[in-house]
Amino acid sequence: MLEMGRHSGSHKQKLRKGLWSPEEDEKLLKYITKNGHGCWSSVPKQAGLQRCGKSCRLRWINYLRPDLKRGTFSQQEEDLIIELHAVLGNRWSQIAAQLPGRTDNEIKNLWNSCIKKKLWQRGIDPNTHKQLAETQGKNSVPNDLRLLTTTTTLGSPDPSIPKPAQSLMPAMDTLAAESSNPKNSATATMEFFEDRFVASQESSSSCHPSDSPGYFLWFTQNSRLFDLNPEFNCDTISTLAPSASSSILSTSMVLKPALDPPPSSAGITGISYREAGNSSSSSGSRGTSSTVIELQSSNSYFDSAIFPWPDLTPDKDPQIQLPGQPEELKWSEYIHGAFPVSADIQNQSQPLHGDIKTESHGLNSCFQNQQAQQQLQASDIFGKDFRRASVAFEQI
DNA sequence: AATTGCCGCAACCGCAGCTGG
DNA sequence: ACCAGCTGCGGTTGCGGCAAT
Repeated sequence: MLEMGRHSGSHKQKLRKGLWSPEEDEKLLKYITKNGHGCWSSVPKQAGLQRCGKSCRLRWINYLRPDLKRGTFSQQEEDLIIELHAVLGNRWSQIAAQLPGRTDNEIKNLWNSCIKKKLWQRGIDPNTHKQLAETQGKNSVPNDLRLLTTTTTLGSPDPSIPKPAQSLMPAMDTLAAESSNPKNSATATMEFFEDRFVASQESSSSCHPSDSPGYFLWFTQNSRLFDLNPEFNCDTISTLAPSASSSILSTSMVLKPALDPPPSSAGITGISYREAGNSSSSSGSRGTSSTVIELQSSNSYFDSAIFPWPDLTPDKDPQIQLPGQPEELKWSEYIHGAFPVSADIQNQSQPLHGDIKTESHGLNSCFQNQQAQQQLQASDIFGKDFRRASVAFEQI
């Protein structure tokens, strides 16, 4: 392993390439654990590595980050990836933002190696998310709905495929159509919330996901925030957006005119919803202006601030990870012994760390004080995010 | 047992956006 | 306004493992 990998024999610039050795991993891990990464270009020098900063960054993000979840993808995760891909296309980073502990690279590989095949086997074009027959122009059923017809709410033709989480897509499809007329947007939004999300909670009178097995995945994922952060409880949510469940808050939907420029708010990932048939054109994924709906997803908040990343796999305990509970061991824990447990949410008022740059893609759960900082920043992001939603409600 | 082909994963490459000087 | 450096993203590639022959 040590010297294998592409270009491992390269001596240009005296920089190593190819696979990382355990020694290199350890150096990088130790350095970042102690110092944070700061400017990536200076990391290899300071960490004593003969790598470029880019390579170090990638290694950290894709492998060394303590919050990474290793192992195979659960069926729910796969289904979520498919659903998200139908909306987002090849924007792997945004898809990864919805899958705690997973990296964009990992998801991209999974898509290219497994999911594509599965979709083909189901008769679905993975690029368009249309039925193959439909791709040939025989049918006009909306793409996402058709995808979901085969994979989710409406039942799967393949009984071996478990019924996944309830999906946003049909509703988004409807909403997309309705929102093409700005005058309908507010109504559409509110109806969307009421029809889709409030209904999804009707199976339970409680806001706690664990009380409602029927809660769809995004809620169970993202609502952890509200369980863990006393600032954001169900009461707050219902006050701020009476007809929206917290799932909306985690991916608060804001209707915008079709030609609105993408949002530029730092820390808020804009998700543009387009016709699924267009969504897979990877080269056009940047700067697309055909946005009909934007999901103002507070991904960075959920990614960086709170989650202890309990495993999503159905065969494991789906319970929300509360502060103080032991976290699933990551491989890096084996190097350093026990890894610090997730941040103590109660300690948000503790002094903040210096100017260590936080990892935008995930949380460095080893830096508890950093986390506290992130939580505060995230609270702000959350607030901004919610304000945007509120403003949007008023404007439309 | 040896060879071949396929597959999945890890890592690299190039481009684009952002930011500060 | 321009430029350089940094970061992030998506596409692509190469290696190792494994199954099939």
